[in-house]
Amino acid sequence: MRNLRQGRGSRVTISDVGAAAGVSASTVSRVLNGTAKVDPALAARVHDAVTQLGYRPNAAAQGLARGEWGTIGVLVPDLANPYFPGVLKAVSAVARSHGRRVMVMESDDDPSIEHDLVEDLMRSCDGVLLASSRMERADLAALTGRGHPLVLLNRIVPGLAAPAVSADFFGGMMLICGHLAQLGHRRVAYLSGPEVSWANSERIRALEAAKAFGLSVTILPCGSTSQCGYEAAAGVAGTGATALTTYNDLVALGAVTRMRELGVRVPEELSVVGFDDIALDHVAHTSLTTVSVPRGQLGRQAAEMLEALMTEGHDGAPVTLPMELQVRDSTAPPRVPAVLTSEGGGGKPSSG
Amino acid sequence: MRNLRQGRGSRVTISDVGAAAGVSASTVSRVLNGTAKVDPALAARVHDAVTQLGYRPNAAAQGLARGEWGTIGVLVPDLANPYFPGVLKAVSAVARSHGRRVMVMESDDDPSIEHDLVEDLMRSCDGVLLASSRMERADLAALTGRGHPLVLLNRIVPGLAAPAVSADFFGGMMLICGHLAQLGHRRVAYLSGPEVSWANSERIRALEAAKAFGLSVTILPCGSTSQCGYEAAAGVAGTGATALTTYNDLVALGAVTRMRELGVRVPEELSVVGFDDIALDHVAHTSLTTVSVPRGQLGRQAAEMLEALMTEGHDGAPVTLPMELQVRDSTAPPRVPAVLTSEGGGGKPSSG
DNA sequence: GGCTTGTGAGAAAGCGGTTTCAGATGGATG
DNA sequence: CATCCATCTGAAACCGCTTTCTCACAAGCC
Repeated sequence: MRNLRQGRGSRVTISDVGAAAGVSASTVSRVLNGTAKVDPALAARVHDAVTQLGYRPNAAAQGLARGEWGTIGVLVPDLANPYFPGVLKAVSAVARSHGRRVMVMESDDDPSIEHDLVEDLMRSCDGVLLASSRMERADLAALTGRGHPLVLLNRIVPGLAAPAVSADFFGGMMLICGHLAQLGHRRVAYLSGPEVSWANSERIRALEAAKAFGLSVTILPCGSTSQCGYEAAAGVAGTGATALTTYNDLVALGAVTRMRELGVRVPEELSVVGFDDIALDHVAHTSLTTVSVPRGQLGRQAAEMLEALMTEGHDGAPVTLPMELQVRDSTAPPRVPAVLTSEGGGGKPSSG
Repeated sequence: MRNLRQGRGSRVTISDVGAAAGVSASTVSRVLNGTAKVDPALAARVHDAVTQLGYRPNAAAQGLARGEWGTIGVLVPDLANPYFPGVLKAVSAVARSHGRRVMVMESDDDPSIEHDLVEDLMRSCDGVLLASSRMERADLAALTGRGHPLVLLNRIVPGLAAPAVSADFFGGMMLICGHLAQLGHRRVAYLSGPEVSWANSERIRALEAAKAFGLSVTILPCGSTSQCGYEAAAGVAGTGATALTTYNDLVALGAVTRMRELGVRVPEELSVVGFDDIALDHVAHTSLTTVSVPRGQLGRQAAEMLEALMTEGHDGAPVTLPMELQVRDSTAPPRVPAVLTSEGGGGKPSSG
């Protein structure tokens, strides 16, 4: 009897409420938003009418009138990637604390639709958080040049005047290289992530810088899933590497599976290192040495930065969060340093 | 030079475009939406102006004028649960094919905010997909009675006149029980999911029905994460069970980890069965016997049903999708069937 | 007691689009 | 050549809400 659903959706408007309460629409608005003082008696009548009619303000009308949506949008490449939920939760928490809701969209790793999705987000959110490692620089520039609050997540683009928050992928890979070098490894392989990914190029940049540690690196094309790692791992044998670095933990786990199938013991015969430190306690077959991203902090900082951008308009400098090395069971000193001697004249580290 | 970002957001309106192109706003609208024929020359001028000014229609204004948002909303309890991405991808695909975008919200497993989130979604989406196993029936009824297109995902509520699409959890657990009975198991334990979860109660209902197979079941409180499974697994020993069923795969994997730590071999001494068949190829330590949900189909059907509800208004009968048994490495015949003889008086399995 | 001030409520003007409605223009027709 | 009709375009109304503006009324002041 209460709400006799008229047509599609809740078609009861603020004027209906006003009529029912015997006041004007303006008064209803004032009561609901608390923007001005109104006679308590009237307010009570309004509230009654609201519950009576089951009134809920129309978000579009509110957004239009107020000039803001009360919403921030987040675009992530792939929700199946266990990396994102952690940052999304933090983003949601911050947004909620500022009275905003967050809407998430997924590009399904397809850069061609990413641009459209971001534009959609811009048209219906006060600000957007963009996690796109793949989008081309020009596209990115077009988007950031739009004058709409936007913060880059997990990507720093030097030339671009866009605020950004990212984990220090370069530093993370340097930590890994340092760890491996210290263990005595000299030849390492890298199972590369997506071709055009910035996150991947940062890792590679670090691997190249790590030549200073005396490491020589072979890069093998791979991808970002455990299946990719499983498939690409077979190619590691031919490189003479004693340690394997990867784009992320999933790849590393896939690779470990394959190596074991091939009879290569990890870490005795091959050290394997992950990246990201996704939570797989009690689930994964291997306790990976990896580097961890403070995902909560990442999301929090990005959301706060976006909030500042929306309300005050100032954009801080790009933030880079340090990663931490997590040494676990998948790395060990190389067992056969002698392999180096057959290199064609490489140095012979008298390890031992 | 192109867009001199004036103030906050893209403040260029349809009238600005009209002015720039020397036509009225109406004409711009007609050109952009193709709702009526306009002089090609004018159309060209309009398109020029649009790109020139970087015009993007304001979503709120469009929504208000058109009376629809072009968006469907999905509420999931927890994005970190690997179950959902699969269905979300399918939902997105269907939505996109109907020209709608999808916005995802997460309740973080907190039923108390779920209600608000759904209302938010209703106020800004044409329809909503609700995956809430925990929400109370009364809350649900209030929401579905609102006359707003809504489809329940992974939950069937008998008395409620709400369209719904769900996997057949009851049937899934029956498959598991049949499998275990066939292997010769008689006593099984169940690591229960969240208390008030419908998905969990369906599993339990099946376990009770499985008494007909000659199974006796002990239910142990647990949860939905691998950590829960790890912690709760210790209690299995005291039940005399030769097989362990679980709320989901993560719990099962956590339990296996613990059992192995306790020196119990899986599946030789204890069979363990998962639920859901989340994709963990090459990642998990155990290849679980489990039941699989057609997550893609689930999302697809739910989205199609919602679409039908929005456009035509008719709501079909609740759909239940069958689950499939996946027999892998974590189940085997019980090693000590003799335990059965001591049914009432705690026998001593001569596990020598 | 008349006039200024303060207070609270209603009327009305947007917000930025879409869509109806009316009008202007051009071609076809008698 | 005048009339009619079909097309296309612009003006205006409207979507539902917020917010300014205006006004009525009551209280406070000289």
